[in-house]
Amino acid sequence: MRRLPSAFFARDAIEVAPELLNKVLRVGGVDARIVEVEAYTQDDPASHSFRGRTRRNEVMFGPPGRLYVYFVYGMHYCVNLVTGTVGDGQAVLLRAAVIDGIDRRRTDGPAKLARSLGLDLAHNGSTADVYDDGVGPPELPVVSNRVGITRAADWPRRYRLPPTRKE
DNA sequence: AATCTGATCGTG
DNA sequence: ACGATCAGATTA
Repeated sequence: MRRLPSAFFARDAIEVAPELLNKVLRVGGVDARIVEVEAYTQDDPASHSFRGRTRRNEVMFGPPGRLYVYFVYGMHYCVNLVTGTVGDGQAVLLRAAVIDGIDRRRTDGPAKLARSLGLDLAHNGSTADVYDDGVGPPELPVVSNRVGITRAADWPRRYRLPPTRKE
């Protein structure tokens, strides 16, 4: 299990996002294998950073490799990994993961995943522990448009593991 | 100051 | 299809 250096995250979110597939996020001793992500860059009208730096999104503009956690819909938290260089507001939203011993249906959405990992605003801005356990990202990730947003929903910035094929 | 909207989810 | 539930953004 090699811990990813911050240099891994110091690149464009669109470059980092597909490579995060099959990486392992460790929080509080729990390992979550990332299987679906979404890239948010500053030029994206749907990104929190689109209209510049605010109190809420300032972590997105900070150093890469940290957690950006935000509160939405009055009841949910979502978790991102900050990418790019300092001053560049971007991040990769974690949409789904696989955690040993936890039902898949509890980790197959951004808010559900955050809840399963026990992440909330107290973790916003903290350093992320992400590992490469040797599996590596898929050669051909499934890239598709986004769901649950109104602005620029058709931008192909959602990345998932391809469906597993049987022999 | 008032209103709108949302990177969601569970229920109906 | 909709309500929950609230903070940030937008408009005035």
